[in-house]
Amino acid sequence: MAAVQPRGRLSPADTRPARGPEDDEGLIYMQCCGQEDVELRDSQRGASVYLPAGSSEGAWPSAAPLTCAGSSNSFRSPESVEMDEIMAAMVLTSLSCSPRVHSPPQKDLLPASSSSGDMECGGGELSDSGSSGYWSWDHGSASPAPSPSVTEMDGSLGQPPDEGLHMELDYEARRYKGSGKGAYRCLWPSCGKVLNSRVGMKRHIQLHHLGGGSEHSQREEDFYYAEISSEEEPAPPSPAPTLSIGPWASCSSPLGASTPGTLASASAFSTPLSQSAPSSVWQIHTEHLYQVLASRSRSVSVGEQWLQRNSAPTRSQTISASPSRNHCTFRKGRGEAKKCRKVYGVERRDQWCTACRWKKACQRFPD
DNA sequence: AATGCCGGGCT
DNA sequence: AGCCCGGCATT
Repeated sequence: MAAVQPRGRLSPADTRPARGPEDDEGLIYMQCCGQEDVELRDSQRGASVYLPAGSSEGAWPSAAPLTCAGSSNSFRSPESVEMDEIMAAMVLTSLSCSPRVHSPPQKDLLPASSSSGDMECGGGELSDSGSSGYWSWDHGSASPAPSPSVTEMDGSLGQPPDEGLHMELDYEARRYKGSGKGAYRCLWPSCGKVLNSRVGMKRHIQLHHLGGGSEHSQREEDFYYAEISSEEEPAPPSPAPTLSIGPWASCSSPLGASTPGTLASASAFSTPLSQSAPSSVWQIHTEHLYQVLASRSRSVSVGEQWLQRNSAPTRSQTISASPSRNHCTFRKGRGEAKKCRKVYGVERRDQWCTACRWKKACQRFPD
């Protein structure tokens, strides 16, 4: 799958091209997305932009003023330094406004391990390291090009390009703020206990709800609590910040068949909460909600909304070319997510989600 | 064969 | 509503 995930890596070779002092005025190097050799070569300052050969048209905005300021200069005149500072500020500014937090997959950028799970809004890691721009690139194989002169931004997206990022940043900020504040609420039905320590909450869930502390529940309790902040919880129905609703949106059946499965699994098994919390919250909510919706017709459950919100654009976009499915009686194919049955095994059926136990569509690891 | 889950039945 | 399972589709 071409869901390339370029991490904004600046390899030393890229950042420090072995050039002479004439670089000062002549060349500005643009590092982005592991692009092999994106180079701004202007005989007059700031003139033309050389995009990498073979870059698909439209994938890159035409004039991308992204430069890694100071990346190529060793010796500079004071004016040059000042200029670079200005440019650095501009770069930072534009990066922080980069609309490309979620862009269509770039063409062959890095052969690097592409985990499309990172496309999910909460899943991308937010590096707070000093390397500005790391996060934004990481977030979505993004061309970091934030040019104000870009004429054709994400026209496909119906919203102003900045908006997505702002919402996302807002979300992240809230998340991290929440974690800083450290309030955790147990989501176990009819429990709702609130603790201010994550460890304590884990222990609570283990002891009270998971019945002891075997190793497996180590991960599982993540499903059963959520970070909360003093503010009220964000209203779930807000439109997906990063992901467009795929062609399936018109259908009430969650045909997304996208990768939140991997996502869910990843969040459940790879790493701690900070990543898994939001999706887990949704999952656990849907799971419990299932009991309410169980014997109704499956119209649009919260889980399905979750699914639609989180279905990875890469997949849904590639699939979108498939023949239109107007009627929703299409039976969902098997997702690639591990379901409770696989995860826990038949012998631990009591740990399955309710839906799985009832041989219904799994709510803990939705496709 | 194993898995996922729809449809439907039972309590 | 909660629970279970036959049976089918998919892998």
